[in-house]
Amino acid sequence: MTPSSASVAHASNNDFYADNEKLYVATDCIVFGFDEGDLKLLIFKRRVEPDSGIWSLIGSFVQLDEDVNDAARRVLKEITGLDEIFLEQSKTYGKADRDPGYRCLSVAHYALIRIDDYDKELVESHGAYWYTLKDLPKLALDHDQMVADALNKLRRKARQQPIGFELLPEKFTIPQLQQLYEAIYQRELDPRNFRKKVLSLKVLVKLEEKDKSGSKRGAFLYRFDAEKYQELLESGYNFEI
Amino acid sequence: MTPSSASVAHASNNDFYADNEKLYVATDCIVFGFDEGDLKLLIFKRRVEPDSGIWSLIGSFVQLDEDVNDAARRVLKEITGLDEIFLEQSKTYGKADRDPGYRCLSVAHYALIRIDDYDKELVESHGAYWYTLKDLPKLALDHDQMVADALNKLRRKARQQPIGFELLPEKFTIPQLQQLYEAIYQRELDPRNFRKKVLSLKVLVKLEEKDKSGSKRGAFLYRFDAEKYQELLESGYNFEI
DNA sequence: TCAAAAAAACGTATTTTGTACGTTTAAAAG
DNA sequence: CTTTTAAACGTACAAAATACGTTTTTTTGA
Repeated sequence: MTPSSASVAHASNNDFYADNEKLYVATDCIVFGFDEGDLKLLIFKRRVEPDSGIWSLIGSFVQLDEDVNDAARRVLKEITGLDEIFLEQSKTYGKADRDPGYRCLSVAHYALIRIDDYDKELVESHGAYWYTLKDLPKLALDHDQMVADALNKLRRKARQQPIGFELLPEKFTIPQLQQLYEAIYQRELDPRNFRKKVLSLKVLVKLEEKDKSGSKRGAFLYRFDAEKYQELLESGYNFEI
Repeated sequence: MTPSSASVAHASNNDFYADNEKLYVATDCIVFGFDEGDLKLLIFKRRVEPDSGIWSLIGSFVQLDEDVNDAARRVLKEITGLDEIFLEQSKTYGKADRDPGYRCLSVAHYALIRIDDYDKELVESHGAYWYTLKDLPKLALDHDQMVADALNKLRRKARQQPIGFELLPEKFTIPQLQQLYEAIYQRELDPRNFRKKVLSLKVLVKLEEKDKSGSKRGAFLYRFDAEKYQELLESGYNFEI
């Protein structure tokens, strides 16, 4: 029986790929974090030959009995220890010559994690580090392109959904939120207009506490109200930040 | 040598997938067209066993020496005879059990074609037909989901780029263009505001001819000025329809 | 032949949203 | 106890989206 999706008559038996030929499928994860006012990326330096010393994204082969997005979740769990995080497919990279070793295509995913949540020791034990986006080193293969594409996705996504909260701790101040959006959009925003805009969305809950780390005066902490967000979404509300 | 993208230590030799196991990669194309005021989809009825009689998207396996997007172009060329058309990656479908026959993942692409351009005989010879989106039959496997996802992509894309012109003939009237956008967005638009908006983009060239097919009075034909569009794009102009 | 009908084409008013920027307030630091 | 800094609040103007009126062109059929 032929895979039903292959409609154009090519494979009529299960030897479409000859016995000695293989097409590998991997997944690579573009892991974004936010710290000290900067967007960061979790990348990883190979410690063993071949390619020892080359920076690349974290990734893995997709196993034969494994959903592709599960493979991405597995990688993230293995490296960061984190389970339930924002993870979304970005794009598939399928050039025949993208990997000099094998024919291998990669389904890229991007993830957003709260940088204070992850398991530091686990990350370090895998040779992974957080790099500020601006001074990212050259990465292996087409991983630079993957980062650029994922960043674009993140920007578009951030404009339509209050996705940024995935990158901040539970409690955050409005100036912190603004810093994050400035880092994502790579441009400065007017603090007065930003506050007005973000409060008008009505998905922030003001807390009694203040955070004094950012300024003398301190700023009130807020939290994101996911329930209210859901409610408003369902009633057709439009979120643009 | 290990594929460099597989960073998480799994495959250390080229037998990560056992000799008797294979992971197939296919591509499926969601082909949109526009005719008689409706968005249409090119789908195809298998004529041979197995799955004879089941409707599905057009697709093919990705060959071992072939870029994934080239595979999609090849499929389109084979079925429609068309070469240089709008084609973009949509999403990759990678559930382990999505195809009951094999482990096979599919990189979906969506395409926009001018419905009067394609090669009718070639299409029919492959058992493919144009279906109005609204009364699409149930499709094979996860192809229904593919269509839904691609339609969403198309909607987003159409809002940010004057992509709709890909679906119309060279010459078209403003009411026709409006019909197209109404079909894409699935909602009615005010004809006066639509005209104002679309003309304000300054990428339409008014011709001397009129098209009388749509109304008694007839409407002036326009064409899309791709050069001017490029110019404006490069000078940072913002297109939203 | 000419009035009614229909849709194209043009125009105006109102509302909403975005942008620019002034003022007040709270707390720390000299 | 004044100065400094950033948070928090507010106002004015510009641009964009929306709602809807009017004129024009042509066909249809009374």
